Amino acid sequence: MNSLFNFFKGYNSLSKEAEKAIAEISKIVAVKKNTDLQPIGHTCKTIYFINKGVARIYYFKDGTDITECFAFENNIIARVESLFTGKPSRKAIQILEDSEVVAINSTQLFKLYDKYPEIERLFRLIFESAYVDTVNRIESIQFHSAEERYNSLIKEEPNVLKRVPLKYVASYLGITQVSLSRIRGIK
Amino acid sequence: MNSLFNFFKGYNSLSKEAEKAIAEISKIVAVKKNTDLQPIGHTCKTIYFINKGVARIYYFKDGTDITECFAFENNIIARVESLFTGKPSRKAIQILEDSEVVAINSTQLFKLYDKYPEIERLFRLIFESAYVDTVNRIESIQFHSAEERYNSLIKEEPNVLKRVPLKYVASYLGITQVSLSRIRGIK
DNA sequence: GGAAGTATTTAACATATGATAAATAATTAC
DNA sequence: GTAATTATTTATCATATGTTAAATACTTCC
Repeated sequence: MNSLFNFFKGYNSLSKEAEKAIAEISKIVAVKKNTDLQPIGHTCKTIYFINKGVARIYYFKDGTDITECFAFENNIIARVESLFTGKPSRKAIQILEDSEVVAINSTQLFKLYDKYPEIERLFRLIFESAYVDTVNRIESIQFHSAEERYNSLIKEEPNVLKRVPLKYVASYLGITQVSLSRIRGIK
Repeated sequence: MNSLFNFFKGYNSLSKEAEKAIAEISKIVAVKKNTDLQPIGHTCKTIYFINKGVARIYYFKDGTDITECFAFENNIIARVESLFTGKPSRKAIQILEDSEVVAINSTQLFKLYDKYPEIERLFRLIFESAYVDTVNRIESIQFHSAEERYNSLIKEEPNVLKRVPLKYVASYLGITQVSLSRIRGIK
């Protein structure tokens, strides 16, 4: 859990007591490549932290597999559109390499918010930051060409291409795999 | 301020004391059409609530004016990528009709979070909800055609077209004004 | 280590949206 | 109320990305 608590420190330092409370509702899980951590249709009740490995959120749009986002080591991944609404998610979380993740029970976490305002603040800050990333991503999708988006991805996350099949990268960039292949061919 | 406190009730009911604390750091402002509430380059230190009127967030991308979002009556508008990072915003908030807004000083608001966890929770819930909207908007931009996006906009926000110049709607939809005009012409 | 299954690339053609320019329509200001 | 400005539409042409299909390349598994 150490890397999880280190990750937290970047947002809000917790008291030992609060850390203990979070540890009690979390567990470390080893997950095999290509397994779904949480399936489509399931109401999200877990926030995951990636200790080792890669995960993605995906869903089906008209029968084709769409990747919403990736998460690598030392990052959190959750289907917020379900987590924050209590509605079943149309999305799934899939593990892309043999991985080790920390699973935090969100139902119990939200209960801790009453007793530990510092925990509520921590997750407020984490999700505010994720919200900002999402706002910035809209701009990237809407006003950059596929090629520009590909170039900034390899610049900002060069590991993605090494660790994730290109077909998943393509839908993350909002294009078909064929288009991605063409863009890569140009260089 | 009544409509503001009613808006809050949809997220987290506040004690009278907390309401009073928020009232003390807020003021009602009348704003004329086409004025910038906050200019580009300014670090966002105000959260606005629209009592009456319409506002938009916009920025310039390669010299062209891009609308990021609109806000109508009984909604909040803020440049979160500045509010939550403390960095100057590349975006501005503009009023599109003679309007009345409530301006909440965010520096003072964030200070209230320590004394009133209920206020911190309120804004956590407000922004979690806005975050979910943003995640859903990505899907809409990425995997629906311009025509589909236009149709769902007139379905979900029919007022937009009546109250907002089409050129602003076009960039909000991620297309040029000419394309929007063509799409409207088809029907 | 070869067969079967997956992933990636390449090619040819189709189409939605962009860019530019010009025509109308609506608004604003004196 | 007319002129000036601004917003919207229409038309033409250019281009990025989509679609389909087939060819390679790479993995996985018995």
